[in-house]
Amino acid sequence: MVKNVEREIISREFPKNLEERLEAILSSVNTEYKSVTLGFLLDDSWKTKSDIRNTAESYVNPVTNIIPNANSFKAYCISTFIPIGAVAEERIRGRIPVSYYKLTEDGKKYGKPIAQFSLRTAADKNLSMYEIFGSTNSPGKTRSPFNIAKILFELEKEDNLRQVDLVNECGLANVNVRQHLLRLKNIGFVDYDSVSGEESGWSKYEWIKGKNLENIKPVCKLPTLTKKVANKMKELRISDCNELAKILDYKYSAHISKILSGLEKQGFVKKVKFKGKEFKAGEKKSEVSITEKGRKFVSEFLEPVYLALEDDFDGIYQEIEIFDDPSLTSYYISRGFSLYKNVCPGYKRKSKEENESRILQILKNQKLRKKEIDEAFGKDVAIYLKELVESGEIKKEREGSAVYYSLA
DNA sequence: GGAATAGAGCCACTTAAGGG
DNA sequence: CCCTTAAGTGGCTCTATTCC
Repeated sequence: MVKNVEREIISREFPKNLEERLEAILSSVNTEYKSVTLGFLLDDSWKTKSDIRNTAESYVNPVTNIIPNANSFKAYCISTFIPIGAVAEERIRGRIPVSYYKLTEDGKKYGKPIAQFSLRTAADKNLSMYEIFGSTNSPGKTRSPFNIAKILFELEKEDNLRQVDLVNECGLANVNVRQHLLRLKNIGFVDYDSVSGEESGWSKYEWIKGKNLENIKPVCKLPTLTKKVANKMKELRISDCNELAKILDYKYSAHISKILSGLEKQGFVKKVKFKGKEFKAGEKKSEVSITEKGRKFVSEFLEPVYLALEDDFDGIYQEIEIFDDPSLTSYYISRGFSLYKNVCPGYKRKSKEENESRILQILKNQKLRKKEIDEAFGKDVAIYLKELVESGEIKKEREGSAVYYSLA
């Protein structure tokens, strides 16, 4: 660092590579606050964090809209826009050093129009980009928004993929692919089904053609039930113990499960894995397809954005053209603020004490698994559980693969 | 009042382990 | 092999505090 410099400009290069550009830009529009900042609040003039916030106030009513703290605007610039080369910073040293921000040339060419486009897309679909792309906070090599885009592009190319196909194509860990698929399923962008490790009934059996019912030996000393099960299997061709128990009005599906496995040993049926669907035995344990809604998002948002990131992009795609109607600007900023406000983790954030006492309340009179507590709580509670266990307020016990938590 | 800094919450990635 | 669950880790982004 050079001392006694009064004025210092900090700016980086916008990525050259298209994929890197997509990653950069999606991380800049994954929340409406960022899109508003990049698309409408920043421009050619140097602005302090408070200037940026004041610009927001000039567009929308601060009473009916929650406008972020000025520090948040600074954080967007420092953590997101400057690293990707969309914004430059000017630092003036003095008794109080002050930072100013403005768009770079690439920020104007790519960042601003795409941010505006994102905001309009979110408003038109009535869906915050945050619900689609998730957060950029992650300790790993890749970040959620770009990973989501990769998954959607793959699904758009080919139908009926397995989870592991996406793992291979996108270069992500299977747990991450699964996590993203669950989110995408939640907002209706994909159909996703997979075996459940614990849920019964996903292990199915198929009747092997041409077998003679006469030759069946009773399983578990239950000749009548064995016959009934075999007959039903021949009729249904594919079924499982729970379904058969229901149809045969028999109370114990576990008995039927034993019979099915006995019939398998005798060569009358074979296992077909996967819930409710007919697949080749042992091959398929999950199935993912993009829905119409997801496909529309790809063609109406991701593809235009990708094309607009080309070097020679000249604005031929109408939807990405900058617009400067002040009343529309106010409308989209206001819509963006309210869309994100509802899903933003920051505004829903509670103190640790509050969170911990709520968990203790949930665990009153019952022992639950972490995922059940997550569900009751509405978010990941791992960190609180760990601390509550350490402080001795709750205890955990393992039963097979499940871990149960209860009051100590 | 308005700037920077410190602290904390929460999320997604990584790692580990288990089951059919 | 393919998938699920749990636990550990690190970073973004918000709020609270401090400083002039």
